[in-house]
Amino acid sequence: MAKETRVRFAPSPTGPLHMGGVRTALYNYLYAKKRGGKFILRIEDTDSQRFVPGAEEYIIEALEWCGISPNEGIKEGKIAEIADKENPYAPYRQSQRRGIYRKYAEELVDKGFAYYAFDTSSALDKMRKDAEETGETFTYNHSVRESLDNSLTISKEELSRRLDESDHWVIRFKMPIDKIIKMTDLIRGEIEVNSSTLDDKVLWKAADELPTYHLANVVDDRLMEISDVIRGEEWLPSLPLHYMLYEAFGWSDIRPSFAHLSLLLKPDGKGKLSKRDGDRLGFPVFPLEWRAPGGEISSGYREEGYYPDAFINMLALLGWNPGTQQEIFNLNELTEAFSLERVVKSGAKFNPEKAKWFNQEYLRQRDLLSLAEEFKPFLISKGIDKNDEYISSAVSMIKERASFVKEFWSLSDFLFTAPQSYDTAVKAKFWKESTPAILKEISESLKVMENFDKESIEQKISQLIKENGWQTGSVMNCLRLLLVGESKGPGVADIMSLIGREESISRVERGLE
RNA sequence: GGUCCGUUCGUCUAACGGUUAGGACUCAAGAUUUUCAUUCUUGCAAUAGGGGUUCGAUUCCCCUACGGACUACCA
Repeated sequence: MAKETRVRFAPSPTGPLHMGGVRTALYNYLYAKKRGGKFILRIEDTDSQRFVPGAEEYIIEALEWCGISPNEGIKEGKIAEIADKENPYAPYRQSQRRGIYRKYAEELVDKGFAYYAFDTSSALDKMRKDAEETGETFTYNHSVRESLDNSLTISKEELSRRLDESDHWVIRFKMPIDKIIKMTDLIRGEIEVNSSTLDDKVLWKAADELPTYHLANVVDDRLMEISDVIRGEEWLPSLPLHYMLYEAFGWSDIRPSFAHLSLLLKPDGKGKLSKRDGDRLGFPVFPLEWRAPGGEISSGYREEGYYPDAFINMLALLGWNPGTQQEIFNLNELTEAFSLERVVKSGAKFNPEKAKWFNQEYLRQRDLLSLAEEFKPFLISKGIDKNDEYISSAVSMIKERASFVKEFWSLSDFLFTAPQSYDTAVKAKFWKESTPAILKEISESLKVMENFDKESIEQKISQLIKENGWQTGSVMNCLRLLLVGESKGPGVADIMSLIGREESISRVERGLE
């Protein structure tokens, strides 16, 4: 029987989740759902220095807004801390699992795959600096480990004495020499690395009694029975180390599969998309607005007016494609269509224009009543009180023109309030000496019309134009000018029928003055 | 510097050795429209370079160039 698919998203709570992280979470989610498996959230907070308050809550809220909440790791909106049926591997926060890692690190020492090291960080820094000055690079590996301050160079007695007397020591992995490590990546295929090029990574720190990423990650993936690891490309260089760790623990045959996702790149210039790019280039890089403890605010897709479905759809297509021409997918359709085989190997430059286009597509799919409901808060803030039917009609006239609901007001203000000023360019182009008399006549005719619906108005005006031999362009544009104030908007008859006879006539008469 | 990954229109991408190299976004032009927008039609625009392998390479191999990631007691 095939093993259950269990994937995890394992962010570090060092700040808000950015859109690259959301994409990684999304691919994990889709992969798990497609295979009827579990999508797990684990918080990797083994760096006690970089913890940012609020980041964890932000991550949970962001995933929820996107509609890709994990089905394991969360209890009542918070990280699960106590094991139960839904969350059998709790706690899901690594700082609360600290007790379990030390014995794994020591197991590796016992088996000869790791060793204790006492070098101080200042001593290591100095060696790095010295090497740099001579144009070399200092690497803590097989070439130097025998000459540094660690358990490979001291006696057993001295070792236990020093272990007891201070906590300024770490456990390092003893990377083997000249071993060809053969790895498989689900997206990139076979990869080979010679172990001699790798260094002796720290696995566990006595100072804070915490593991580093590598140890915690491998141990927890094993303990939580993760079947597939889907993570960012920045982890590809440490894949050989992780392979060696699985081997050292004797877990090679139950090692998860790995897939490394290419990075999201800046729209302009070079390099990966970073937190700064958003506000520099005028688009959000975060799903939700983020208020840093320091007070700095970064914009979010939610607050900018994006629909979560549109955001997710856009993100899914950034580095993956279905192999068909289809571009619009809801979450279920994405789940159905997704496969790691169709994930693109190269990095994707993010394109804000296309993101807007996605939102426009989703906005168009929405029904009038929902859009009217979304528009209401904007109207209320302008002090406007209209019923749902009226707002829906207004929305029906302008929804094709907008990418966001927040654009509705500037697109439809004249449907709610009379113009305050008139565009002089339009006036210069169409306004003639005869215009006031003509508009007066139209206005008088409107007063005595039986029905004031769109068709009747259209008929009446074109009839007048025909009978009197007026110029259509001039008349219609001037009429529009008095109703709207400028050269924009839906058909003149549409506007008049919505705002009503009285308001239409009053705008024309007021404009004539 | 070293290790690893990558490279098709400006951008996102399709083409699992044989296509006039396709689609989408953007941009431009035209048509429709009383305006703006929508819509429709059309257009601009790409296989990084050089060697192989092959009857035939975007596709397979090698080199070069370029880009990226990593190179912490951070993740």
